[in-house]
Amino acid sequence: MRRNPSPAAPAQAPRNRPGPRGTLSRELIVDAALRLLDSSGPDAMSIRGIAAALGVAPNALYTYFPDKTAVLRAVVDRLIGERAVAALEDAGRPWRQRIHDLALELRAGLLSHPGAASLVLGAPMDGPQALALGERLLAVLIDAGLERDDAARACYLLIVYLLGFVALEAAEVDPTRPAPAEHERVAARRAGFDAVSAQTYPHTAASAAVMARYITTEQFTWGLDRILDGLTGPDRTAR
Amino acid sequence: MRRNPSPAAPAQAPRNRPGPRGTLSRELIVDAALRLLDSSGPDAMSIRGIAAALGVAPNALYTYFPDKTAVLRAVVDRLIGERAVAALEDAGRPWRQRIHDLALELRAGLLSHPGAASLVLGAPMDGPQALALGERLLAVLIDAGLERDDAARACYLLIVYLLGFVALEAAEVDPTRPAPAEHERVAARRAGFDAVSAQTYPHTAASAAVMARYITTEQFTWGLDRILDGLTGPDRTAR
DNA sequence: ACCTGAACACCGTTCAAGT
DNA sequence: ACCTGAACACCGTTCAAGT
Repeated sequence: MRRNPSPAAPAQAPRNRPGPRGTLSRELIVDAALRLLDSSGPDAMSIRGIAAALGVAPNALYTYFPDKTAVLRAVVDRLIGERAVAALEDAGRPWRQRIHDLALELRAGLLSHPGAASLVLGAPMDGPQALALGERLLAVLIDAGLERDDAARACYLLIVYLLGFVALEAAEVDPTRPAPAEHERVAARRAGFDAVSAQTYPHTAASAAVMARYITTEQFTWGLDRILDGLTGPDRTAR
Repeated sequence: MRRNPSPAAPAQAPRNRPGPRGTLSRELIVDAALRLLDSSGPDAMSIRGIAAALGVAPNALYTYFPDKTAVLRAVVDRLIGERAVAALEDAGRPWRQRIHDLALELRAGLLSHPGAASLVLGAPMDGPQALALGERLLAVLIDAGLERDDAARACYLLIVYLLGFVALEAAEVDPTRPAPAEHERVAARRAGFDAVSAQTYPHTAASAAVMARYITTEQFTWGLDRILDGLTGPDRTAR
């Protein structure tokens, strides 16, 4: 432990975060958790591990979070807000494209932390970043001409699809090691589907080539387009 | 180290099992895990907990499963196969209705084990029951007139939606206690959305009533119908 | 092959205490 | 209010050994 540089006396600002030994904050804790997640996988994101990374006793975290699930939920909310929201801002472009951009950006952001993808569906989407995402997506859908109630329902439909897709996709990668290229993951899946019995699962065997490509951008956007078609009818605004 | 003397009574008599001391099997282990899950939540589904419930040493399970994640994956596959598949069999009915039945049945089955819902998206859908489900869903979609490749893509789209929806829905219930009625869960959500600031989230605040109902059968089937519309055009095949 | 006892290297959380 | 040391009640997994 080094000596305290004693920052210029706050004197009047008690609303800041000047704890007696203000070395910690919710932000710092989430930062450390995320670093641990990326370097060593979700199991490393333990209270004790985070505390050790911060050079602090494990129970110090309980000043900022009531329990471990609260830490995890803060990590998830950070992940949701990390990208994605900016993609919706460019209001000059067609709404379909804005939703595509959002979806692709959010997927890329979540897949860059594959260890956390299963956490995203494990807690309600009620963090501040999740709310902000919903708000903006809702605005785009209303822009697109949907009635308010339908827009709200469509918003959830899209979120469920997007997060569900990413969770299932991320379940296939080892969060501990650098992500393999798409074609490698597809090849691994292909080998798996080629091994299923054509007798007991004839349709599955016949579609092995397509199923191997379930975890691709192609499948992701195909599904997204079918959903958008279902919401507004086949694409009449572009293409 | 002291331990709690638990009066757990291992009451089972599978005498017909092969093996020198055939008191155990993969099936029995999954059974015990599921009982523990329902009675005490996902955290109770530990190797040591399952072993104790079976009246066996913890490491005995490693004869049947290589590690804990393998046990969890077997539990998930059991859950997927537990219901759902029968619903697709009645080939006399319109395909839309058969898919509806499947979806509702699968959702009901998974929600009856809320503690496991987040596990379902956490591992690839490659168990035998998952394969069987995919095979039959694929058959229905081909029946519906979709071309083979589109049917395979649609199959995944539907699975992702269905599992994603259930996972997010189940994240809102405490797996330890009996599930509250739908209107109670909606009321709790309603209170949450009423608390969001109408200044910072105007659309969200305006749609609070709809968003409170995200976790209902109504929203689930609405989303399902929009997806089916996107796959085949608005319902013209209801015959 | 199947199962046990013992041990290793961890967990989350609580409590009392110090500042 | 913020943080620590120590402890409690757990974990998953491995190893050597017994049957």
